Amino acid sequence: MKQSLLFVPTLKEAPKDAEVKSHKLMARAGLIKQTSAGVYTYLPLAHRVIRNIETIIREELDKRGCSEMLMPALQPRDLWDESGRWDLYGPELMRLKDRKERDFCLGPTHEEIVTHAVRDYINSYKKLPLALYQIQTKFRDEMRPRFGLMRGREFIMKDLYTFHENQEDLDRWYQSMKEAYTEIFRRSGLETRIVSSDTGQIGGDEADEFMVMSEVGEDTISYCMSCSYAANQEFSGLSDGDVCPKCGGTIRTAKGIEVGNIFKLGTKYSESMNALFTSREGKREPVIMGCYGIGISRTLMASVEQHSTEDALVWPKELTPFDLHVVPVNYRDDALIEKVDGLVRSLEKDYRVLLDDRDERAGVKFKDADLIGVPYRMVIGKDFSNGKIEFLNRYNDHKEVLDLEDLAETLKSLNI
RNA sequence: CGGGACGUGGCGUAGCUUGGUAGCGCGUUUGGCUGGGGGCCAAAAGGUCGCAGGUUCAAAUCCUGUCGUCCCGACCA
Repeated sequence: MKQSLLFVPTLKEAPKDAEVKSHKLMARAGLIKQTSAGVYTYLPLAHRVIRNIETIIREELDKRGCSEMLMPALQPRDLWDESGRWDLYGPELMRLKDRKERDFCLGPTHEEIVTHAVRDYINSYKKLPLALYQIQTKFRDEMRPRFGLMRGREFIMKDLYTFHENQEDLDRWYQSMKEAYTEIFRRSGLETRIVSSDTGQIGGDEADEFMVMSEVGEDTISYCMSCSYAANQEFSGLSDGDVCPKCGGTIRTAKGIEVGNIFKLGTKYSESMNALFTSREGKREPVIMGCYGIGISRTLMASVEQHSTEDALVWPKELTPFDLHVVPVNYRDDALIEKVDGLVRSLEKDYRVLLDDRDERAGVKFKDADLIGVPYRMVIGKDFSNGKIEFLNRYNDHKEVLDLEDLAETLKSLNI
């Protein structure tokens, strides 16, 4: 891919609205462009990363028996009246009317819709379990959007809903999804911590959150220094120095960004919305539900926060928009261009390659490359005529001059 | 929603106190020089100073209102 065609509007200075590191960097690296408070355009580089996150999610969920579908963002009031949430949700719910003055909202979550979608079908235990998910834009009219993609009014989310005939089956799936999430975040290169949480407004009886530890996080986590105990402070009430309820160790607190959560919903929606099935005993019972979310745009932001400095970024292997960044210091004379293009073509057979084909000075290209954060940079300079290129590994900051003949071998050994 | 701050070419900003031709850096265009860490010289384009009203001979500047954006707090599957 030629950089000149990709639309990567890098900036020397961050817009003054950007306050936290990841937000500044995302704006400077040409990843996002703010449209209004808490609403962003994801530019091509960010979009590529988002697609990579989505791919990981799809693989891990599909592998465990979940099915992807797509539900409407535009949701009629009737369903929200059924669950009772039209009145309960408050101003965070984006409400609107159609031309016939009928009430709608833009979905902040999809319990109502998914329950409506399956309730006629799930009439027997034989149809259970079922696990349905979607990746979609969600809307919440937040009182205060914050820190770029951290808390938006419009954001990309994966939401999954499971349906079960009994508690044991829900427990089994909950555990399986917990493992899926652990794997999803591991593959995304994010260090997360699982913390117990309150089940909040949505109702239910057990919940865990996946937290990326970070200074800019909005949640405070209480965790034990001696055992694995960790809980959202909102829920645990434990503060710095308190005694761990599990092992008696010392509690510490830290800030975290919630990138995912899993909930045992129970029968809150199936009861109110009449999603009943006939059990093995021949009784009509409300189906037992679980719901599981991942904030995809927030995960993107958390990744940048975790993998960046003030003016450079290094994408984790599975998220990176490209594998190799080829940076010819000189991309002017025809013979050279042809040679570089040939190299890129051969590399593109095995790798996703970004070629900085712009007629810019070396310094400009290098600064942009640092911002863009492709893990491996190949500089094509004076020694190219002697069959040599400079290879930078951003993961360990190791720079070396390579013979072109050794390039394939080197790349192979990096396991890109 | 309470508190605070800020709206001036694409980005960052000066000017506002004390009203009088809107300036600078970066970016953009053209030409030349350059060519391994955001270059240099020259020329040029680009701005309803958020919007509305008011005061005044005259408003980016003063007054009123309004909209927007950010930060702190409260809030949050």
